[in-house]
Amino acid sequence: METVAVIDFETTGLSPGQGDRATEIAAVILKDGEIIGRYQSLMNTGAWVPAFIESLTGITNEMLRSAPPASLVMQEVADFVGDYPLVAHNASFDSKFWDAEMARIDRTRRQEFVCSLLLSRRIFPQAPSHKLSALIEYANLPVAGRYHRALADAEMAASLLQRLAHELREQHKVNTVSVDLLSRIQRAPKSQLTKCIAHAQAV
DNA sequence: TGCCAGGCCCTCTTTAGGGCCTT
Repeated sequence: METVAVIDFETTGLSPGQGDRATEIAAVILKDGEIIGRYQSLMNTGAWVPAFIESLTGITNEMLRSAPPASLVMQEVADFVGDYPLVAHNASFDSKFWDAEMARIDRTRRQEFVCSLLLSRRIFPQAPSHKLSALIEYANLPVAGRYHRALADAEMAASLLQRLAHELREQHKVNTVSVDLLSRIQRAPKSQLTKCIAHAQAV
């Protein structure tokens, strides 16, 4: 698989369209099955963190007061990931925040997002749940740290992606797992996984 | 101090509703 950047946001809520902002970002660079780079930072947007979110993530308003400004952090993380394809667990969530925070610093995403949640639903349809923590347990992958902290979640999403690629190679006899193939699989109707893989292999 | 969204997918569906996921 090509080199990718697996990212994870912690935020004040679910929707940037409703005023929610990022509180923490992490990105890990995954190359040839190894994490070769890590970026992690809290970020101060001035937005208030509700008590429920403080409890969920452990990221408090107090912690964010001394965090670097979001504009600086987003510049750094954008430079860190470059043009590598981005991967996130439930990418529809992280892509919204990525695009919203990038727009605030007048930068535009050029690469696509791959979603490990959608891929898991295709490749591990039998898993009891497709939330990140359940998939880590289901696949016997190491817990990298506290759930709902950006770097731990990004590292676990990266190991899950590796496991999904392994499953494609071993169970579905895929010779080369590419970002393009993953992109096709996550968009394919659930019932047509085998057909989708066969078609991609034949091209 | 603390409200909230939206895409995917299944089914008791398709002129809809609701659970799953993300914080």
